Amino acid sequence: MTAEQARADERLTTVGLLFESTTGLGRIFEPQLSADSGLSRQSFDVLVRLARTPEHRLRMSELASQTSLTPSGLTRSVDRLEESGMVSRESCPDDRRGAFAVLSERGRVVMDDAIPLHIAHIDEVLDGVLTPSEERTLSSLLRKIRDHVHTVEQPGGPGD
Amino acid sequence: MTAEQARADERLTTVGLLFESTTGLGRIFEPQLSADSGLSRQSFDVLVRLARTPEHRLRMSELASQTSLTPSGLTRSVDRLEESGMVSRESCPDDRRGAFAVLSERGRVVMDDAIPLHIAHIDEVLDGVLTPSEERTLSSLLRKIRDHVHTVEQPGGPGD
DNA sequence: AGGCTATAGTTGTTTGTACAAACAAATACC
DNA sequence: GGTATTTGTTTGTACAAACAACTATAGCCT
Repeated sequence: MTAEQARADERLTTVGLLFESTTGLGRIFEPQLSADSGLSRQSFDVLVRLARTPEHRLRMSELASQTSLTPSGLTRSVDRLEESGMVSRESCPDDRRGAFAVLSERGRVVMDDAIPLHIAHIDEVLDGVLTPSEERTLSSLLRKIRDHVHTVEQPGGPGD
Repeated sequence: MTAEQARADERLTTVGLLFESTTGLGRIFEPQLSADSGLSRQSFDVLVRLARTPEHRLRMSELASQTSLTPSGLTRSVDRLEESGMVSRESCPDDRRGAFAVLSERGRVVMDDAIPLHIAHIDEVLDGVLTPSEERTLSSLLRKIRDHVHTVEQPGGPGD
């Protein structure tokens, strides 16, 4: 085997580990999130973005791109959140095609509870797995990959 | 903010990066895989396990755990692969409840083509993002997380 | 042997997701 | 100012995923 092939194979393995780790963590976090707060990971993700936004409101398209959801996926997701009373839609005065997703009072209350619980759970699950220094290293390596992925997906777009 | 809270928040960020990187890579790889070989990432994943196994055969339950699929998910996945002629089921002589999924000749041919193409694509996408040393570091850190995740999910189970 | 529990795998049903088409409003162009 | 194109969002449809209930076989304990 040539050196190029060996390197390529290692990359395959690394990518495999990335997928395995992520899906595994998802399977651990999701049930707890659901038990703690009755939220799916995706709903949580949508609500976090809204909770972290100054006016607790974002345009649908903004929210879709921030959450890695397709436009239709976000529509359906916000439909569900609206049904459960945690989000409402408001029309956009500047652009009558547009809609805002707005975190409701109930949504805010739910998230005030859910966010610290979720953080604590992540913390608990990952405690002692990596040293603090390793954690920083991992974070910085992943950031490089994430940024690269974004440039591949949206050539010309800014990072974050 | 206390030191504990800061560390927990960093972990949240790291987990977020893990999810973002993975879903981003998935969105890059999947269409190419589909274009090159007509396979979903999941089918590919199932077929790779079979291709890498000495007799090109694995028990359904083995395959399910290796691919992070639920038993029912694997049943359906193998159903589809069987329909497209790449896998067949064989009953297990030692345990009549059990079934093997076996890579067919056609499956083998498809994978002989698909694997190098996929590896080349991964290689191309990730080229130059990390240094070789960083790649090894990332791989080893992810392996720790993956192994930990497995112990949390199946307490008492072996690693790999 | 007889019966209890556990394991392997499949299937019913419900829910989620994506793609593409539809629709509405805004923008561009002449 | 009127038509064509683009953009923001939703909806129709098809497909895939998870959970739980089910079937069949195995293993155990007496």
